[in-house]
Amino acid sequence: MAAPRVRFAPAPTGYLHVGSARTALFNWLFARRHGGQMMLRIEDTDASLRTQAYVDAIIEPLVWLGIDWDEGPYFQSERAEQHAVALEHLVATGAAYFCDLTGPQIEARAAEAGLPPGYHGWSRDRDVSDGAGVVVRFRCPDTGATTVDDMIRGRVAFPNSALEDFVIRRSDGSATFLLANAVDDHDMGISHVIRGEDLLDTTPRVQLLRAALGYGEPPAYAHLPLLVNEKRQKLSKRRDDVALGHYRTQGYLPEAMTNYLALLGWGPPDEVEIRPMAEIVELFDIEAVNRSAAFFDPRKLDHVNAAYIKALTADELTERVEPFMKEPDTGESPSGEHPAGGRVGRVGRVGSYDPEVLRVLAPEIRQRVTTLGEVAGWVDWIMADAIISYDPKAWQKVMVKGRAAAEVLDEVTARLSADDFSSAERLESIVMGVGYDLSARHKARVLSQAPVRVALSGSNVGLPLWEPMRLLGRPRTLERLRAARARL
RNA sequence: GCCCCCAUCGUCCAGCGGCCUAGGACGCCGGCCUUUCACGCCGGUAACACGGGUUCGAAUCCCGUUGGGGGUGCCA
Repeated sequence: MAAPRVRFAPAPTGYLHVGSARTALFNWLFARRHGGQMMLRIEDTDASLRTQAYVDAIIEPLVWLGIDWDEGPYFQSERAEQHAVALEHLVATGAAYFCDLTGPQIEARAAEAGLPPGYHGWSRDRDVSDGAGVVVRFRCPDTGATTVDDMIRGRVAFPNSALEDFVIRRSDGSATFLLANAVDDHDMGISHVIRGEDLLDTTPRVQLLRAALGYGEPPAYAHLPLLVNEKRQKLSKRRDDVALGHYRTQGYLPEAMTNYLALLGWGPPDEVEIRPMAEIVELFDIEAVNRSAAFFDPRKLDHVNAAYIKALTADELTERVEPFMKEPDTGESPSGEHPAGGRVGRVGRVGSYDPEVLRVLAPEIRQRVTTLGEVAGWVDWIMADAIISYDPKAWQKVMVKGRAAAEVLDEVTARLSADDFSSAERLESIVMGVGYDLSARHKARVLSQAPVRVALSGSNVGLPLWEPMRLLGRPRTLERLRAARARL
């Protein structure tokens, strides 16, 4: 196919929605797949939405996701002149007309006429002239049908009789979305319109407008299935966790997010789901996109994100996790929640951040976390100057109910005092040796690792102990062992 | 109310008339590994909404029913 020209045209609402991100991604995939161009157009017909902060709220997440564009951002608000020209033409040719009726007046007329509520072309022949409070409405055909050819849904026919004479210019003179859309897509040479299915019903109206404007063949359309919540309703800001930024803050990787998003409504023919975007671009086929709505499943996103984290090298993990280690406490519960609870999370609050600890422990950490935000909870105790707190449940289970905890701590402390802590393997054999020796003495299994772990980290679950112990060093290790012993 | 879309495991995706006693992934369950937690590996659970057609043959095509969703604004 000839190089397509597509556009991502979000309304500035203060943040980027995961559904919008998916739309942007599919436009991008289509453009990249076919060697076309992608434009970014901010649909800010409503002047109140036209602030730098709102624009940044769209651009920043796109950049984060790695979705780039070839032209723009354009602003619908800067195209008022072109919209006015189109408006003039439509009125001059009789395709549109002025209307001065208010909402209540329209309702009253419908009620009076015994018709269902709605605009029934009341001002078509009233010969209203332009002025304050006057809008322009498009005269829709009363008969026939308008058909939309959709790459995903095939041909869809809309009876014109179901169309109201819709407003194309507000009383303040600005063009509405329908008109601006028709004009801008035409002027920008858009060849393919890829957007959410919620916009399918607007398409016949835009096509009617295009025809009245003499624009010729409409672009090809592809209406993507909606992203829905667990109740299968369109994702909404109020009910659902849809702000892309929220996922970013928790430590989801952009490449994991785009990979997951690409899987909603589409799947690679070979069924390999987790793969580099370059491969997805190669395999992507807009006509193979599903027709039915897809549930945005946070658990599957977790799986994909975890898979990407596992694939990170030690250096990569260390680098990428850094912002999540030192971020100040927001007052919310720490995103670095430790699985066993009782953990603090952000290292910045308990000690000093040490990238070397991360680099060494990365292979063990990356197989245990779902998000980057969780990393701190696994290593904070190693970077802490003093032990933070003991998880009460862990203490009870290991130190109180566990067999011979006091003896273990005493014996381990004694044997470790002479060690120089240079070898994780030796630390392991010393601690484990205590367990075996005490097991023989008690003629029952004595676990030595658990009490040591609780004494050092405050928790009974965590990374394999030996390397962290080495990193913790002798003074802090012995100090914590004695502190725990004293607490028994 | 009217218009439009949709309908395969709980979820996402595969299937585009015979290869389907329906495949992969997430989740869940069980096992192996293991002196923590995980990872990994092995196994299991689970679906073609319903009713009519068309056809030698239908998850796949057609019609209807039901169900779900979207739209119906001087929002986009």
